[in-house]
Amino acid sequence: MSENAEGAAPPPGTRRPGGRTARTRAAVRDAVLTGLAEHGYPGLTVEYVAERSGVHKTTLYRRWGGLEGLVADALDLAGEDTWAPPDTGLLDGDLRALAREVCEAFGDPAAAAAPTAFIAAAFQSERAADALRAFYTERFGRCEAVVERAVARGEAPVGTDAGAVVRAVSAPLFLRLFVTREPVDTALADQSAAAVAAAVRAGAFTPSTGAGTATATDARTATAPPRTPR
Amino acid sequence: MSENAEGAAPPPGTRRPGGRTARTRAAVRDAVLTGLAEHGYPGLTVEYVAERSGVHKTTLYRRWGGLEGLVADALDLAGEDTWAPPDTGLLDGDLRALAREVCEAFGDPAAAAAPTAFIAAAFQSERAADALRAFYTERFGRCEAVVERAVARGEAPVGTDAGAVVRAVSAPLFLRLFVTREPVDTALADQSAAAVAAAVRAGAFTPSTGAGTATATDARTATAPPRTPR
Amino acid sequence: MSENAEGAAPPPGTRRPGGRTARTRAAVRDAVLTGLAEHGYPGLTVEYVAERSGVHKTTLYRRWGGLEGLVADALDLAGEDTWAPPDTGLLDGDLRALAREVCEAFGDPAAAAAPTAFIAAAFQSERAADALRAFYTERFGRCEAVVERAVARGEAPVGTDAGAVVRAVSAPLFLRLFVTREPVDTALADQSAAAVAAAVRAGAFTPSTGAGTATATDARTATAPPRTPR
Amino acid sequence: MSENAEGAAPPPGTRRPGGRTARTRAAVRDAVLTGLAEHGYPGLTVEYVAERSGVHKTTLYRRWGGLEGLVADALDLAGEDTWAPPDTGLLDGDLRALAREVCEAFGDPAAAAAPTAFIAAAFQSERAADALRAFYTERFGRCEAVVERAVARGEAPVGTDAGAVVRAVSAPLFLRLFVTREPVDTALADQSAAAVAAAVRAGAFTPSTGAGTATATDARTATAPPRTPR
DNA sequence: TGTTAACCGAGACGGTACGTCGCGTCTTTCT
DNA sequence: AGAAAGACGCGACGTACCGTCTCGGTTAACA
Repeated sequence: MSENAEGAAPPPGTRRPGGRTARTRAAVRDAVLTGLAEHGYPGLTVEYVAERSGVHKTTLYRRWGGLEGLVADALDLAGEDTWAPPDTGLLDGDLRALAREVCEAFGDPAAAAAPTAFIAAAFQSERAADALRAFYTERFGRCEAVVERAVARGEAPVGTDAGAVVRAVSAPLFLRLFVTREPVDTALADQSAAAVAAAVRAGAFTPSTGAGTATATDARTATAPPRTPR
Repeated sequence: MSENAEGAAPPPGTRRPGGRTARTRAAVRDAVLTGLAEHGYPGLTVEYVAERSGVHKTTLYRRWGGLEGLVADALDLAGEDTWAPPDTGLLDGDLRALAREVCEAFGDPAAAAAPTAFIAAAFQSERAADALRAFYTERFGRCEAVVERAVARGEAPVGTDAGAVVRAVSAPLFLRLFVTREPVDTALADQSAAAVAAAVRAGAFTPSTGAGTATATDARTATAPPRTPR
Repeated sequence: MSENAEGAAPPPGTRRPGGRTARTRAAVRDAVLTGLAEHGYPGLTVEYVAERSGVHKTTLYRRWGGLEGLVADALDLAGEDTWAPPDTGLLDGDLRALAREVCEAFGDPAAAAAPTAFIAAAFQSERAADALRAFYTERFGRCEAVVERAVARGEAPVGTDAGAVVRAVSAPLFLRLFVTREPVDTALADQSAAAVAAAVRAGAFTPSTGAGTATATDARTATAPPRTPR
Repeated sequence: MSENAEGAAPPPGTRRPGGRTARTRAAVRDAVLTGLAEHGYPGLTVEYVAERSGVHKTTLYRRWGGLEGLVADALDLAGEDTWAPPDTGLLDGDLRALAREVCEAFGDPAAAAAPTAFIAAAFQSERAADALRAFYTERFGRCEAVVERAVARGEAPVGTDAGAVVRAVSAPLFLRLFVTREPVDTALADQSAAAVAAAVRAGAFTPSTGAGTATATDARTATAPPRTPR
């Protein structure tokens, strides 16, 4: 997407990716992360990164094209971890654990700084927005395992929209964190998880079923099938 | 000597809010809104507001203390409208209408610009964050009527956490709009509304009941009303 | 020149110069003097004078028309003292005393601040320049007594240009103080006084004599009177 | 890391004084001189220099540190000319020529503007004062040749304080120009020159002799030798 | 003695210039 | 040939002081 077509000038730093280039890259990413955590996105400057990483400002512009690229690159790095969703053996427990993780991650101001900065960055930079989308798509993708396991266990109807479920769990927390700016706590996380779990059981996340107009009865019925082998 | 009794710094434009002062104020608010819509928060400059409003930069700093104050003030203004939540006569319908409204408001780029800018602003300014919190608290407060009416109609259990419900409905949309940066559409809005409605009926938003650990069975029990028929 | 023709608005503070007006005036002059001494002319602001004197800024503009007028007024005040030139009984002694007085007045930084500020002010304000000219004309006028007494005593030729003499004595000191910015000391003062005294005796300050083209011989002749023994 | 070895702040534009840097420098100096002549020091703004020279304001601050440095630099430039004192073959003539030159230089308002501005600048800026001192020290240093030649010719006593003499000649003119703000003319210049010449011949500028208390007799004696020949 | 006009206090405002920060570009120099 | 190093143009920042204006309150001189 952001790749250059063949024939065009190849971005510097591409052709000789060994040795100094590689070290530079890591140093820069660290500096960006540190800066983001310390000052947030709006307080992050190219000059800071240059100083902190020991890489000259001019080089940063040549290779990353400015702050946007720097941040997008750092976000890519952030996505490369080995995090895995919880597995408590129960949908309720998994969702609750998921929600609590969000809660805790953003509860500690120090830990929240960098992620928050990324979200803020997406408001100002298309490239950061793209990177953020990629990051969360991948992250929520991992989470879907939780739902799939629940389906396998018969806790959730077949056809449940896993992506929607895992998003719905953390959504109220994100809403309060970044939109309404209200405090969040564990109780809230639990409430959200429970609500989503209930909705899942009611089949509200199963598109095929007329979920939109599902009545309580329908919901109850809807939950049955998976289990009701027969 | 020229200190005011309360000891706090007297914000200029407060003590003689008549005549020119008032006109100035309105012009400035309009300019902020326009600027926000045109360039977003990060692209909004005090100088732009000064030029656009015809009020001198110095005056803006004197009276609003900078961009933060300008934006916070504009947000206050934005909250002063007569919007009322939908009333379709059914919880499902109301929630769906609510969700769709969010969807539409942020679907049109032109209309979304200003609100988005406010949310972005909150990332960079404590004052904007406060103003945003106030705005949404009040706005969601109005929405709670929807839940209260549902309770009155017997569609929702007594004791339902109205605030949590209305937030849960729009949360997945906001999540995708501002965090995961995924597209939203009416189907999504409907799905969210349906899920929340289901959860409400399942009693997942009724704190008194041990909603947090509610099992499917508990949930069914808690949802008494629906069961009533027989 | 800057006077108002009859019929025009009479300058405020003119028609009712009693009571508060008078007190105000004194307070303002003091404040100007203090400010001048503390910050020099370029550091003197109308706002400082307003605060310091307790007279409102608007009033200062109304009555003095701004900094220029304020300073000019203060300078007028400074000229109203009872200083008198020294009288040692000898031209040499008087001139030396005069020179030393300049030296001492500007040697102490604290004492020199205000006078220096006035001289600086004259560079920026026509009114201050006028006031300064008036001040020094009057001041040097008093000094001329020194020369007149010398003439009366027969120490100086009749027709000696008293004004030129008293100016010549202090001129080298002022030159070093304000133009070449070199240090001055008593020895310098003495040298200047001695040189001028010698020139006076040589008749170089007696216009009628062709002083301008005086040769060494002429000078000797001119100096004759006092000595003329023979 | 980016510190320079000497420890002192490395003034920008110092280490790479080639190409653009040099051109910039000249343009700026011209602009300062022009501005000084047009508006005087108090009317000279950095922004004016920026506009006039085509060099950006920020750069001016970076390289010259503000108005002070700008003016000091321009003054340095002003000192780099090839002016030489007059040589009429007579002390009287040389001194008179010197005095008249001052008179003429400051008589024409257009020509006087820049020098006057420099003197005014010294009142507000230590750096300008230093530069002014350096300028005049050097300039009067050149003038001393006049006295030295006179000594060589036997017109002035050996040991005459050349610096004091040349300063004394122009001092009354500067006094009237910048302190008492009185008009100056050629007659005054001649008077001053004649007086100083007389004092020189009287030995009043010869420190070794008890110049301070020199009597007319002493003076005559002191002046004698040169003439003795016959 | 009551008016009434002159004057003053108070505060907001438009305006010029300040001096600084960070961006992104360019040139020069090194290796 | 790419990177380091540094100067620069540029736009915006937030501040200081200027000088003006409007409003309201006092006060001193006059009817």
